Amino acid sequence: MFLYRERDQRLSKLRIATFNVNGIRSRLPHLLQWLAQEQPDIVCLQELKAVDGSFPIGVIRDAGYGALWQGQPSWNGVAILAKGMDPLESRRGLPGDAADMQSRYLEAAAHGVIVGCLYLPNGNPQPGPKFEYKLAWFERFIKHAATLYKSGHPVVLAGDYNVIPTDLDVYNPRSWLKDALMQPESRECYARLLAQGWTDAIRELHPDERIYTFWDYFRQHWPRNAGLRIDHLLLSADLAPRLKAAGVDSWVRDLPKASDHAPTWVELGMVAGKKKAAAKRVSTAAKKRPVTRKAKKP
DNA sequence: ATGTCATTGAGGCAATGA
Repeated sequence: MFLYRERDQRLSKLRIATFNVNGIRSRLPHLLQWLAQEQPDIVCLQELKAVDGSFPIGVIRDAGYGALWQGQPSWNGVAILAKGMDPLESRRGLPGDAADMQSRYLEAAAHGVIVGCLYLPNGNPQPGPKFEYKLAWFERFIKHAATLYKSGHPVVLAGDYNVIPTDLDVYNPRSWLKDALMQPESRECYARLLAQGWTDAIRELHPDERIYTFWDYFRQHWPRNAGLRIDHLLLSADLAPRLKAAGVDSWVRDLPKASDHAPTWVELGMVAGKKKAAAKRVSTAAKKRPVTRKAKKP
């Protein structure tokens, strides 16, 4: 379907993004504008809110991307886009519950990595059956993530996790205390997932910075920058040393009729080891410094 | 409780989920 040279598959750097579009049909102009401007290599989309038949594959192909998608009427729906190639599907839906009909997980190989695209249940109102579903889904995801991590493959788990990991990830924790996104159970699940060894890319590179990926439509939260960090990209052990940059394309949230989420991304170098070399230089310098300090002490 | 937006089924608005 696509014409590309072999070298296009071996990119010197790889940009992987996740974007909850909140309706693929109503957000299509934004998606295309963002793809054209930022040129991500792999994209995970959530909240398509469309059946499979109305996924706009034609214009997405015209924009230079192959795609896989799993739609559903009205709600949910996930997709994976890959620049200049068709992603190779490795999984459709999470294992562990054959009766679960909600379209929330899709997994594929593209550009030398495996990408899991997820839309974790919101879980509100809490407590209640929706929160129970969220936690049950999370447990299934944790189990599957463990399998992926142990495989040793280069894996990115990208999506809308609907979890505020810590109080640094919310403009005002008190406003969200009763929300499913901030419950101790939700946070505990996320912490347990990270404890498998995954690297939360944004936090790895920006440990103390307030970074948001979502601003709801209420009470002028976007103009006031009253946001949450709930869209995450987790990197496997193989990929973590390649992490070069991570950020949020918040300009997309500022467009008229925007999604309540902004695209969130990581940039990976294709050769590991640079970071290690840098760390070595730092540790060598650090070894010298204490000697000087000690010498200055009385 | 409220705020806003996208979706649907039925219709020119109300219910639902987020």
